[in-house]
Amino acid sequence: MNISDIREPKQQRSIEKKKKIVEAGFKLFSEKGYHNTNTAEIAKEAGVSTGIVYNYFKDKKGIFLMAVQAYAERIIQPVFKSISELRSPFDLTELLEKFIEALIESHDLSRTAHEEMLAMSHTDEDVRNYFCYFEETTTNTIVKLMEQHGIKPANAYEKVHIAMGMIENLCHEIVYHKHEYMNYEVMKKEVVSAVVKMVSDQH
Amino acid sequence: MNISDIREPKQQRSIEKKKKIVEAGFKLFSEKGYHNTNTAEIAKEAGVSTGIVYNYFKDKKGIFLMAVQAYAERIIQPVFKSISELRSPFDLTELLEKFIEALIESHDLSRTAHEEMLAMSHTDEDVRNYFCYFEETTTNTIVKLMEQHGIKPANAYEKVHIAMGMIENLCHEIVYHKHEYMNYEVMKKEVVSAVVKMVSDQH
Amino acid sequence: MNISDIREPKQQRSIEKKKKIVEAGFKLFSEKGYHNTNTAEIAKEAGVSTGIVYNYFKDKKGIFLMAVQAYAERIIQPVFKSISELRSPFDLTELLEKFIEALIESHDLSRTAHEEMLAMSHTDEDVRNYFCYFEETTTNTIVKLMEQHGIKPANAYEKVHIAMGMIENLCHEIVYHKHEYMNYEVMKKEVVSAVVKMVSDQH
Amino acid sequence: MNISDIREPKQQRSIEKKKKIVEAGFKLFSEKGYHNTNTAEIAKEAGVSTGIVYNYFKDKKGIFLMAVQAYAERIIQPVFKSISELRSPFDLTELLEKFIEALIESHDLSRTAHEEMLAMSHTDEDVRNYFCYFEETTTNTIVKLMEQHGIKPANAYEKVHIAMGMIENLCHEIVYHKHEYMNYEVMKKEVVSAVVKMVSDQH
DNA sequence: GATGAATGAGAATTCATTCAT
DNA sequence: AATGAATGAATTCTCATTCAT
Repeated sequence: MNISDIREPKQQRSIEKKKKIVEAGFKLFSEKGYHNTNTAEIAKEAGVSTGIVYNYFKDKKGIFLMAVQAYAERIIQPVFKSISELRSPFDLTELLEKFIEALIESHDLSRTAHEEMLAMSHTDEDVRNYFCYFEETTTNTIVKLMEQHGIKPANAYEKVHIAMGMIENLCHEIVYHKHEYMNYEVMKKEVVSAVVKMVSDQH
Repeated sequence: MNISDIREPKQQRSIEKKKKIVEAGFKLFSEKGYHNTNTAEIAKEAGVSTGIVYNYFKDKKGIFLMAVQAYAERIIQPVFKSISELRSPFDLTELLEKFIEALIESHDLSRTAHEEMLAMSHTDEDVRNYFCYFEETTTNTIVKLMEQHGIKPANAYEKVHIAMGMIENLCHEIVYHKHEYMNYEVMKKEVVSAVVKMVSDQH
Repeated sequence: MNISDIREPKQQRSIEKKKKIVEAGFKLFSEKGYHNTNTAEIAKEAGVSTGIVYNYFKDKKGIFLMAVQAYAERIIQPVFKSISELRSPFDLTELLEKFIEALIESHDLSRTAHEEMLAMSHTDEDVRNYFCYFEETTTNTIVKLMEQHGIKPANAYEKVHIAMGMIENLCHEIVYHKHEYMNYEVMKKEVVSAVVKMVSDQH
Repeated sequence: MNISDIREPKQQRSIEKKKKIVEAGFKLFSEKGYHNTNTAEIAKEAGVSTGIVYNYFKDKKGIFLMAVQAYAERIIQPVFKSISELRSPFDLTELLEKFIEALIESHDLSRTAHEEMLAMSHTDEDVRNYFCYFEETTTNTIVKLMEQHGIKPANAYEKVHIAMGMIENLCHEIVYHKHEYMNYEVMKKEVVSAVVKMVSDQH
């Protein structure tokens, strides 16, 4: 299945109904997980009949995919916005710290949802493809924003990708893992420091 | 459920039967995923009856948990072994490169299995706990091995944890993602370089 | 349901719309079978809305019934026409052979449609009734045409009915069954011969 | 699907359970038709759980196929038996008349079942294949029995096949159609006469 | 007359787990 | 300890028909 297969309703009312279904799906997937949520429940939560769901979505996973998109965009938009509003010169360390704070907050808002999406990204091709696409877009955007502020490291794409992975890991660690012996403030400092070094390195 | 709930058979024949079930489960989970494998299939693959499975395991997930453990140990033992055989002084960069090569190979051998486990680690508490425990053990072991070779950075646990995350991300990226615009050799070099810098940094 | 329940539109535009629906239905039933065709598809194929279908037809089966009628008439009209154009004296054997050829061709044109209709004639009373009615009409017409050419066997109705059944079976056999050990040329000859004998027999 | 795919239970209890399911299916298909009978009902009627049905049958159609076989054999065995008990010389006309009587009786016993099967034979490949196979077997058996009594017409297979078709049509006509203007006694006589002529004809 | 979104009952099938043997 | 037949709840998706617009 391709994301573009999902029908795009043209009428305003339909658009809203579709949105309602996605929201209902997101809510339930977040609360109980994908496999423990059935379409009837989603329909009920959305206040529609079970049948109509399949007018808007190819199948249950279609709802999930839309929810993933909506979620990902909701998370990333503020980040982009705040970066694009930066005025040079700025302190990279400080920026990264703010960035991490923002991400942690987002994760905190919908832990289970995020976990479910990651889980699905490991087993479902469509979800994996979307995540892939999302990572690429994000990486590209960040590299461009960096250029605009005069930060042009060698191997920019690779470095940004690595840095994003580190930050994602860190947030994940802080929000979920609770390795008790780990000092999260220290970790954050180390991550920021490593990222700054990597990005600053012109080889 | 707790891992210790799983009954430990004392008889030799029983131990082997249990092992067979775990192996069968691992094979099928790897090939088809957790949700697409049913207990009857596992029993058949293991050459036992469906009923007996529940003498050895509390439920289907119990088999999965044991399979995860077996898998994780199979992956990590060679790594530990090779590190412990190191003779000082050694080249950290080279070591990390070998380490990464070995991990990529392991991932390659059982991609689906690994993916399934990660997926489950996001949704199932028992699996998450095991991963957590595994990470702690690994981190501790590595920190100790490092000390034995005279590498004693500040914030050792945090640094090792971050480094492990970076390496895991890298391997994952290389084995599965195939972001086409990414140069994996460059990425590898950057990761190794960042890790070396981080670990070498005495603050 | 009775065929006469189906509303007869008086307006020209309506008549054409109804015809279009029947044609769309016939096409799809032929291609995919009655049970695998849904009314939405029929409406779409006909270029009308799903709702309007129920202005013209009591239900889905109503469309099927009309399609059956249209089909039956399309098949039988050429046969009647060619018979009525006969000039006495004519060779009965030759006539039957031509007749059979024509029927085989018709069957070939819409195998699935024909099969679907037969299938429905076995389980649906309305369809059965229509087939019954159609058989009676055909029998009557043929008996009359025979009389006009001086062929007046005893038990004419029964004989014609039996002969029609034989010919129908033959065509069916040739078009669908493919019993491999059967020589269809021989079969055709035997059927013609049996029919000729039966009809010629004045008792 | 192939008939041989259906699992053959080895245990006596299993065989009986399978038989029960087939009988329940046959009963319900007969009463309400294939499409109006669901597996839950069949299971209930058979006194088993819905799940177990799928231990014995690949799917719902599997039950139907078994029922068709059981039915066909139940119908044809007495016919074969009575023919094989014949002592030459015998009166062909009389034999055919008895044969027809017997068939009509069989049809009468399970009209709906028979109709359902015919209907399915038109739309389902597996059912069609079974009918095809059944017809071949029957034709072969009859040709052989005829030979044993010294009846060896030219084109025996074709003639027998045609005759069987005529008789089947006749029975069908008598049992279901009720074309009111048709005299069934006359029809029967005509069919018997036509068959006798065809079979007696040595060309 | 016309639209097409909406309904919601319905149905086949699966499968973790149990239990009589 | 071992078997594997049996359970039956649970779930996704379909579709003839209706009805608000």
